[in-house]
Amino acid sequence: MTDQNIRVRFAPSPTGYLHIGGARTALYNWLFAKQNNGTFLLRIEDTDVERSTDDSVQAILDGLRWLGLDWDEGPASQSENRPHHQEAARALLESGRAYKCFCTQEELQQKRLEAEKEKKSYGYDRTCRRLSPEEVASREEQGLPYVIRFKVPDPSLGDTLDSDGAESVMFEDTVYGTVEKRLEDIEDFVVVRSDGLPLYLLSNAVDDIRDGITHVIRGQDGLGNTPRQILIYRALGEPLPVFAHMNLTLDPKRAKISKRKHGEVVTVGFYRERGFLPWALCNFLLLLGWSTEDNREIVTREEAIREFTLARAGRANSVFDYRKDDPKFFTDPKAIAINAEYIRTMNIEELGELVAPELEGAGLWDPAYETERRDWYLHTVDLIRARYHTLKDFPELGRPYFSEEFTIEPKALKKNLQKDARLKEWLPELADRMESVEPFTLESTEAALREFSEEREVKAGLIINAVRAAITGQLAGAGLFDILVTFGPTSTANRLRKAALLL
RNA sequence: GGUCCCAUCGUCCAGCGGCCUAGGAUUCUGGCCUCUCACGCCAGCGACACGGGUUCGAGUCCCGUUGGGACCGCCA
Repeated sequence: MTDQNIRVRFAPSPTGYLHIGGARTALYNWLFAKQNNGTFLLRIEDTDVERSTDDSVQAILDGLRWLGLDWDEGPASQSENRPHHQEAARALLESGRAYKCFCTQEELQQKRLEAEKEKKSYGYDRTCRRLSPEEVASREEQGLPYVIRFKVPDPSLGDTLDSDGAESVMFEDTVYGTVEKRLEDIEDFVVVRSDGLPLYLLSNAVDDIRDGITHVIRGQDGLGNTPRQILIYRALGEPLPVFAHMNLTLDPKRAKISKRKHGEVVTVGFYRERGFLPWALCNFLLLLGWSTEDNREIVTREEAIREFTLARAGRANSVFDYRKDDPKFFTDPKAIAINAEYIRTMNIEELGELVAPELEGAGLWDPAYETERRDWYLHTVDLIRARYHTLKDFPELGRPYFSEEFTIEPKALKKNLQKDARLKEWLPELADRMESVEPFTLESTEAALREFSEEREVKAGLIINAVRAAITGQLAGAGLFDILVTFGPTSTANRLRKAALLL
């Protein structure tokens, strides 16, 4: 199964931040490379000078690194290969597979409008393809600008694609199956602009050839380009790579997603900032158009590498059901569910390492968590993780666990602390009682508290909920005695007394 | 407008002619557990776009309709 020669690439254009669609494309390529022990290369398609930015390149690299989608070669810049693209264009011209076209953009625009008016399809009418060598020479002498167009074989002129006389471009897409495009439906497309800059269709193919790409795995929007690129490969006498197009990810209104239209929520950076685990995001993205054979939802990195198959990729587009301004979900609920699942089930030490920088960022980190308080730290993270959805929940919702500086939530105050006026007296009394509990364990604290509530002739629940509110400031949380043991007698007593002051 | 792709619960997926009175995940609802919330467990709501064929039998194959999407640039 292992093929050392497999080479794939992710070739984003740096015109915006890395968005989840791009990340998914990168992920599929990466998985495929890893699975086959192949090479994953990163190529930045920066030939659109006007729209490409360095910030964007940086954001893409950062995003990929954060996701853990490491590349084996690159990042290379497409613009560096421009001489090769131009060389390829020259070769096409020389072999008669391309020609110079002197039609102006205005003329073409005019023809396009006319065709539109008559509700006819428009394709370049090949005016310049019929120019004699002398006519071409004379126009060049006049210094007229020209573009280079690819000469699409014209069956009506007796041109065929190959010796078989095929009148259409055919290829086998790994996910979409046999794709056929008639030559007559392909216009003589431009490969080099009048200012001498090669266009994407050409550059991309030439780069893939030079990079020795064996499998082109990209979004379905590339499917329409493929026949033309195949024509280029053939004209250049190069073997074809395997093409595999993956379904697109659409927004809830079923439109293509873009940073411009949807904002941060579609960028990878957003998920990093909101406390997603890199692999949890990948796991979510992975399932947007692919499934394991047994339809598992939680797929580890190793499992994904082992089980990934392009053949199981879906053909129908999928919807990224992100939410905005939703009180409960800040993105696709499923993405959050997967993230939460990892948080509550992953190895606690690994989680501890991911939570650490979050606490640090919030000024809640104690260096002792790495040394003598490490057990306490991991125990505490373990105690609270079941109800958290993102890493951000640890410094935010988890603040009372890591700091004496926290606020009592109004709801907790009202519902659990002000419920019974006698709590103002009881809390300090209970504080005294707790300080004398020795040893301070799950069982002993519970016994002490229950005894206390029996003496006061109230239900233990009343006291328990009040104590939780006093100690954590929150309505909901872990089991109370776990909390008590976590905080220890001193902090417990302090917090109880402090809360009583608010009553 | 032309060419092409796609079509199962709200969303993500399973299904590759009989195992489907359509399964899982997520969301939502109810219950159990219980000191609260969450977790966990149980239950419920919820879909084969429509119409024709083919077949003993169709979610699964074919055609059409409808709907959605992509591509059709001197953008990538």
